[in-house]
Amino acid sequence: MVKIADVAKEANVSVATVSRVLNKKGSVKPETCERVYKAIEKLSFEPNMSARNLRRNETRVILIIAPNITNPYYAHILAGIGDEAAKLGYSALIYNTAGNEERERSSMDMLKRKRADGAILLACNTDSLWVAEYAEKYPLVHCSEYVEKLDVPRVSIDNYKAAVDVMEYIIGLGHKKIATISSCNSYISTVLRLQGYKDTLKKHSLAMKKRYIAFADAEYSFKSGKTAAFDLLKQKDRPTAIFCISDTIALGAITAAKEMGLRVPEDVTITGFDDVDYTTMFHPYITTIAQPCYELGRESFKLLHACMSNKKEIDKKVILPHKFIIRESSAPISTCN
Amino acid sequence: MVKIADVAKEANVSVATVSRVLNKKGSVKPETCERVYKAIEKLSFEPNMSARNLRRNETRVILIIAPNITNPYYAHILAGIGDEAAKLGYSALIYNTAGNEERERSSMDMLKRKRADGAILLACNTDSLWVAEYAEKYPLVHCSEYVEKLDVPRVSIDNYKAAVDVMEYIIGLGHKKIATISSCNSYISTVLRLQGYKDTLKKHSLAMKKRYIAFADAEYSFKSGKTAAFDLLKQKDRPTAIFCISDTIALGAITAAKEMGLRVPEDVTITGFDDVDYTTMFHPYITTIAQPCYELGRESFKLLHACMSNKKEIDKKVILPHKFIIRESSAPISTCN
DNA sequence: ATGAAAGCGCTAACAG
DNA sequence: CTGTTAGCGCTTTCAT
Repeated sequence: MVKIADVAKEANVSVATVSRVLNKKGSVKPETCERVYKAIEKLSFEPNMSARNLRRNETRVILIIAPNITNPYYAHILAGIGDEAAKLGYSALIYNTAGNEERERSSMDMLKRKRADGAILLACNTDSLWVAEYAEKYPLVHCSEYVEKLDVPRVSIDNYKAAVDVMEYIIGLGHKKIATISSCNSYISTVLRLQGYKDTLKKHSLAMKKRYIAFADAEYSFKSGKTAAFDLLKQKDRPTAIFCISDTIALGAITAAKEMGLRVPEDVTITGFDDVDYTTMFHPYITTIAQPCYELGRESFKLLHACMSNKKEIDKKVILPHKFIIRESSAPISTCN
Repeated sequence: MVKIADVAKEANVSVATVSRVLNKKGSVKPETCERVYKAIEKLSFEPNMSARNLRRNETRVILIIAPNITNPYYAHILAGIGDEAAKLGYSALIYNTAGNEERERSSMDMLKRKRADGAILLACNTDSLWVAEYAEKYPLVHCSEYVEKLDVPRVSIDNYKAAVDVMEYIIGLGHKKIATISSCNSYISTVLRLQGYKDTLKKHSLAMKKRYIAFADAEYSFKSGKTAAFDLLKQKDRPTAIFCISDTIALGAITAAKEMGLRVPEDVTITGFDDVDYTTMFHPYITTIAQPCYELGRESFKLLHACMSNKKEIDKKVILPHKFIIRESSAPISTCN
């Protein structure tokens, strides 16, 4: 292994000088600088990060705590984080925790061991209060989901507003019997979207019926969406519109409707949420809320970087704009209904 | 920051002893050991990885070089690598390179800087000979795609055999006019699958027609699959079956067929490859080759770990079994065709 | 079974 | 502008 001392010898300077040119800190005479570069080149020297990290007490590595990188929603966020991080010379250590607190904590412990400088948490439940004990010691940011009670920096969309947008649209279409398929997880987004559903109903003096509220599983699986939709639609007084809190659920709902002989959107309007890859792979293309996943990731890293650099005057609650996209799975209520 | 010296003082022993109990190496009297544990607990000591890495000259971190983690195929492999790595106490640094050689190389340079102990390359082109210069110095393994000319350890399925399996099946269904949609990338899997297509045709004395071979874009995009299928199917003497080298392409092809008023599989048989998430989200469910992505990832890590541990007596060319799944998008040729 | 001490490769304070 | 040197926190050899 070639080290700084070797380069120094080759260039006939001291290690301090080599370090200076390496880090472009302090002043070095151009010719000396040149000699050092030549030596580095000649010996193909590469600085040892472990040594540098130990000395500087920083790693230029961040942690990403994700429940499931296989989910395209998270995958896009990861891509955003990764690209932005790379720009500033950071690398990302990704941990797949399946939402398991044990694994989340042990991943976060890499912070204590100085394996990383900060962390981005992708999907904390609303009740993950344990995050606080890390937040007070290390730079942390929540992306997309967060713990409401904690004052941890975060970036997300306005889930409540987005849900209201969809509901106002559906109601504007003339629908009165509007159901929702929520999820049995306890993410803040789930809570907020359900609240948006309820509040908008109320605002328009539409009764909220328990039997119009169904729940898919925690992972928004296609299958559970299908099952939930089936339960909703088999009711005598079936809903004419279903507000689903994810695209996969909406996809499952559309499939259920079709299998029951119902046309989408003629017989039932179905909307999704997130706008992941497959919303336009099949007809009907799904009416949905598009989340700026990639941007969410980028902003998260920027925010984390600000925290790691101890910038004080920054906004710790970043809300990115969502986009409501009307496509084919929604339509005005038909007169036959 | 609490360090080993603090623990040593607290436990009334030397740093060497603390290190011994920390690493369970060398012998320490049970009672001393106990005292040390108590001290560690009391001070909530956590070893500094940078220091350890520097001293041990290893990081327990591996690099994953992926073109696009947003692609579910890669995402599943990543999950497999990550889980297996975690089991052995390794973390994964993931780099998204978009297939850009420059970025691939600069990511790999983390090996030189001792930021990681080895790397898994997910999608090298057949002509990425530059990999050789890293392979001779660092533990490396190719996963799923590889550079044929290089003797780098690798794990993948038998793409040639898989393609032959599909083709034999299609031919067995009575089809004579069989097209393929390949890709314009230069992955070994693409080459092998096309070869399997051609060879099987020949074996059955079926003419290989240039106009029956179409190409989707390098990323197997849905859109390019659709376009390619359209070109294939608009021919007067249109094919009655299309062997697509990816599921997204097959999805695009099915959409194209439908838009042209062709039924799948009644009018045209379409097969996919990989069996990613959305093969069974819509009808017709896609007949495809299932790749054991997650296992591919796990095996890759195991192989890499063997390399990093300098195990000599290991198989450096791991082939995992694929599975041929017959679903709804394929059927015997109809008599009308 | 335990301790003293050397040193991994780098940075940065200090001196010149 | 450049060099000397003291560590960063840990592991490990060599004594005892």
